[in-house]
Amino acid sequence: MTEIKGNFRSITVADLAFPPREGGYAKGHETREAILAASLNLLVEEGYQAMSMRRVAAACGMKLGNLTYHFASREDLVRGLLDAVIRAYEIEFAAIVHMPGTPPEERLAEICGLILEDIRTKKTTRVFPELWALSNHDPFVFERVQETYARARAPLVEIVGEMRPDLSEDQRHDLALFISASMEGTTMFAGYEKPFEARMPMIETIAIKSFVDLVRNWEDPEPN
Amino acid sequence: MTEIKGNFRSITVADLAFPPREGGYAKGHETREAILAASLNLLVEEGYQAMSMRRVAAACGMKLGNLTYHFASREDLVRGLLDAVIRAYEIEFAAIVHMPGTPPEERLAEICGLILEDIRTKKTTRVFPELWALSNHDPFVFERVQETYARARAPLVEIVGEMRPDLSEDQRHDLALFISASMEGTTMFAGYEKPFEARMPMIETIAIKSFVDLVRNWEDPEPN
DNA sequence: ACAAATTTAGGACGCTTGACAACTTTTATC
DNA sequence: GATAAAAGTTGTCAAGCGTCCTAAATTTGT
Repeated sequence: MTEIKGNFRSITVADLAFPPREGGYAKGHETREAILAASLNLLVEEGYQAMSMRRVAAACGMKLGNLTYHFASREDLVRGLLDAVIRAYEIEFAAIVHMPGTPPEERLAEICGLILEDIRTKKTTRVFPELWALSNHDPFVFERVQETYARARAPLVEIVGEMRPDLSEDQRHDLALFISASMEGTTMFAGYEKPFEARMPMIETIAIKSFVDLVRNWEDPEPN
Repeated sequence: MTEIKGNFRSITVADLAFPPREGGYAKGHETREAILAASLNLLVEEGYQAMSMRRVAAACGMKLGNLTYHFASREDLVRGLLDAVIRAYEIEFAAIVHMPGTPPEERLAEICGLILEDIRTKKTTRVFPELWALSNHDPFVFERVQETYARARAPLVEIVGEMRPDLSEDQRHDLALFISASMEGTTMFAGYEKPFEARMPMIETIAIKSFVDLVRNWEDPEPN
């Protein structure tokens, strides 16, 4: 596994979403993240097939050999990319979790709103379907993606717990699981379904209200 | 566009989900659907890259030349596969729509329950991430996928309308859109996230209750 | 029995791929 | 300014790809 080292500046969502490209990157110490940005761009724009070593190298304005110098294999590149994307989102989520002492209901709404709006408007969203498809066949990608979602879910579980201390751990998890899955589907559709995109602001409102109400009122159904 | 013709038996979800394979398919008149089943299998199991003309032919126990006899190009194969998958799901959905005159709330719950459980338990679910990834780069796939979802959403819009005749057409659409997106995310997660799978029955209960409550109580927020 | 549809068995074309080896240039450090 | 490490260049390799082709054998419908 190629380690990201030295004074490598960790890639932000913005970097990944709108990579600089004009006239080739390269040079100096940021080559690595330039490669990752170019890879992501190719992956999102033209799919995994297009993310070949040669095309990535070309997109960076460098030679193939130099790319293999930084990433020995294509798999290495995928792993590096995954790490970068995950790191970017973790920064995103970390910023969301730590919010001043507003009531949990508001924070739930805030978090969901941020995730829905923030992620939707970033190009990086589109990387997830690709990652899902990849994860279907690559255990490494599978585990990393799963891990990412679990981590993204943690603050949700926490807030649900604050709102409903009467619920069991399992119940909180179930609610958070449903909410995150629901958000995932929503942002997913937003990127792919044209009619959805236009109505997104209202859908977001619906989603958030639905989530808050759900957590507020949830009771396990009586066994019949 | 290669037309599916003659006494070609339309592929069912079951066929696609559990294709026969022992000792190669071939023979007789069902070659075409055998090819499609093998293609789907490769697509789902190993990804789009693996769905090469040569591997599909090999998986069917036939020669490359014979495959190109039925599907002149790889694109033809993709289109044929897309048609088959969509047709299978339309049969599925059609069966769901036609239900006796129970109250709309029950029918909403019923439909959502069917979609969530029925589709989740089928292997074909896993084809959708692949299709999404493909649709990102192929306009043909994109339009077909979008069309399919729109069609699947229609009965939902209808039922929402029955439950809430006071809502505008737009409002009904928004609610149905959110519900279907939410379900998509849920079934999606179910296929990919291990912790999700085990808790799926409860998540389904949560989802359905959440959807019914949402439609029952939704009011547009006042403009502030 | 006959014609059409299907299948086999090959091969060939031009192209892209991931991987790698040998080489040169740049860069940092003493 | 020497020197070693890092970065970048160039060319090659076998393998796989989609597409196209021919010629013969087989199955199928009628």
